[in-house]
Amino acid sequence: MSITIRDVARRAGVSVATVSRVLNGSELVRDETRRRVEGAAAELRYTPNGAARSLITRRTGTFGVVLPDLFGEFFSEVIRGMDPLARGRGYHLLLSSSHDEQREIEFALGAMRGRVDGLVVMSPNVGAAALAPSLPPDTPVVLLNCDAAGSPFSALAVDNAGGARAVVRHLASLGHTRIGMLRGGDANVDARERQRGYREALAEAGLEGAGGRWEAPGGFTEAGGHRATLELVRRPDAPTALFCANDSMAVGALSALHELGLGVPGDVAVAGFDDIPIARYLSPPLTSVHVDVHRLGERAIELLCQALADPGAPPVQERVAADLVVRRSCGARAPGEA
Amino acid sequence: MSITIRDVARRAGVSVATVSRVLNGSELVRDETRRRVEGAAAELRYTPNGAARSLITRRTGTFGVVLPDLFGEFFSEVIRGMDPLARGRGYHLLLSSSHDEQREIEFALGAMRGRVDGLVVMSPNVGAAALAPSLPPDTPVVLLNCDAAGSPFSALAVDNAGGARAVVRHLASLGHTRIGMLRGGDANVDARERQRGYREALAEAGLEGAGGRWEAPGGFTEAGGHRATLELVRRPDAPTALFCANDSMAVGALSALHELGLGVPGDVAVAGFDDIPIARYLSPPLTSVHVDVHRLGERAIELLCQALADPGAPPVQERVAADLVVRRSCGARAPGEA
DNA sequence: CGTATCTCTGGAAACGTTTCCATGTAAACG
DNA sequence: CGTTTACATGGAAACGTTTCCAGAGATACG
Repeated sequence: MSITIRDVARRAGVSVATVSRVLNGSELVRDETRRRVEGAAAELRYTPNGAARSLITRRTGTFGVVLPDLFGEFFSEVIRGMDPLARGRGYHLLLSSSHDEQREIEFALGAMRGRVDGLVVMSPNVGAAALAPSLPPDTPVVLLNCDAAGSPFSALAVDNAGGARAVVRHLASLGHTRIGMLRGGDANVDARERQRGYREALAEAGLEGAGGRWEAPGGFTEAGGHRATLELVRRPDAPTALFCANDSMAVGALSALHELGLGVPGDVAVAGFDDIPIARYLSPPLTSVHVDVHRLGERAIELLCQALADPGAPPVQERVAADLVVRRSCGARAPGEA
Repeated sequence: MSITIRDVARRAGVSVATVSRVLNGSELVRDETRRRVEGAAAELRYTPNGAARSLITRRTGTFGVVLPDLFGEFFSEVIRGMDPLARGRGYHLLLSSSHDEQREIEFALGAMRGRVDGLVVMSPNVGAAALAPSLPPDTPVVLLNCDAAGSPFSALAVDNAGGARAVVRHLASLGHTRIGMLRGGDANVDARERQRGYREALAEAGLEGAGGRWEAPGGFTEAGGHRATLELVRRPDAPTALFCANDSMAVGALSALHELGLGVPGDVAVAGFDDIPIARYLSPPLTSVHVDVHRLGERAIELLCQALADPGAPPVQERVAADLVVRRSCGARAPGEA
């Protein structure tokens, strides 16, 4: 049926051991023999059988990637960060997406057991403690945007609280005293951290609202942001600035304010989070927090490779920066503008 | 080291053959034996070795997915369509992204050889004819948004030309006679097809421009759309309507028109393509063409499974619908509006 | 009771590699 | 020239499954 190493060996007039050595770049092969084997392999269009190879080497050449249902560009960006790096180091990516609940993640992890050399799991809704029993004990794992406090796993997280604080400080510095927030879902650790940063910055600036007075849930979607904005802005004590926990909700907010005839930033200042590509093209261009999601993905693969190279190394827990990008939607002059 | 089927067999007091039968749900096992084996497997936390299994069954349980550098939500949507369906049928997704050039695709395909039971390849830039030599002969393949004319492969494509025609007809019906287009890149088959539909509809309506008079390249990006819009609108014979070959460019166009103080749709009508989630929240809400990308992904997996079930079946070539969604950016009243 | 049939189980070959060990040859050395 | 050393190669075991084939009981039948 298919062509095996034995066919190549016969054709080249050598043993299978020699063919294997050539294929794996061993030094112990005479140049002339090497050429003969390479020629035979090419002529027969031989491809090594990965399963047989994995069976004996105990390496699969594959990293598992388990992701939640992601909004906007986040999904593609994180993969774009991981994929080239993994490929460069000889690894493929086995992907399983749309896992938000614990049961789904457990199932996905179970299905990947024994099929991967390492695991990247993004789990903003389910913490490391709950996940731990279903994580394989002998395989390196990197947790992404996951509540990993005190867990023995490597973890990478966006500095959500820091980014949120920067936004609120910026709004406060422009003179706003009633700063509202469009929250994400409670289960989501990104949402909780952004909320925490918001409240911390309010308290730090001595402003009201640290108790949640001007918060409204928007579920990270455009429609939710639209709804939450209407709710906040119609109140008698309406905030004069809105911090949206992601840009999708900010888009909904801009749309709602526009419908109400309220000017941005004249009547209400708006800021988002994530800095999606269109943020700079909205009217007005949206102040946001830029997150290097691409780097997040890259770093996850780097950590996995490190753990594989040195299995004894202790787990690494790192933050990825989240930087304020000032544009016109808050009323401050954007840098570089006349 | 790790636990094998032999350990389970010993523990349950049966042979490895019986354990294998239990694991694969064979009927030929006594209930009591089955329970004993299942118990032993659970106690030992046994996971079958996928490599050994693949080696003998000649199935990997994996579909390869090769994707180009995708814009916006397209990437995540197509995967969201494929992933649950594949998983439901017992398959994993092995992903390789960011392949636009022929060499990159060939490399990715080579690396997947022998590791997958089926292949989904999205290749808007490289046609099936050029791809054919590097596609494995014995593995089912589904081509996505690829120039597959006359090729022996199954292929799925968005009805780009049909969607573009619908947009132009709509603009013409509103009285526009100078309709411009923001094109994508020439190499991209989606871009070419949308351009074809645009020109066909112009000719059909007896309007000028079918020769390319009002076309400008925008590269499918916000920045490109911004630039191309400035270029077209500043001409003495500026068009009164702009068909943007995707929504990202439409966002750039709206931004450019806003900067110039031109009203949409009052001074210039704008329409996009793709109907990304934020399209309805732009100001004004953007007329676009909705493409069921999710369905595209689902259908690809369905075709792969069909081909696997009946290897003799002839290839299938299908179009996925692209439907006009009227919103306010063209001046027509959106359906459902007062 | 002997034979045929059916159900369940075990032994062992096979899948296609990698790698350890042994072997053969040629070169280097005294 | 005999011995050691280095290098290149081959033979064969091992990896953990699945599955074919055969055999052992048990049941049904005449």
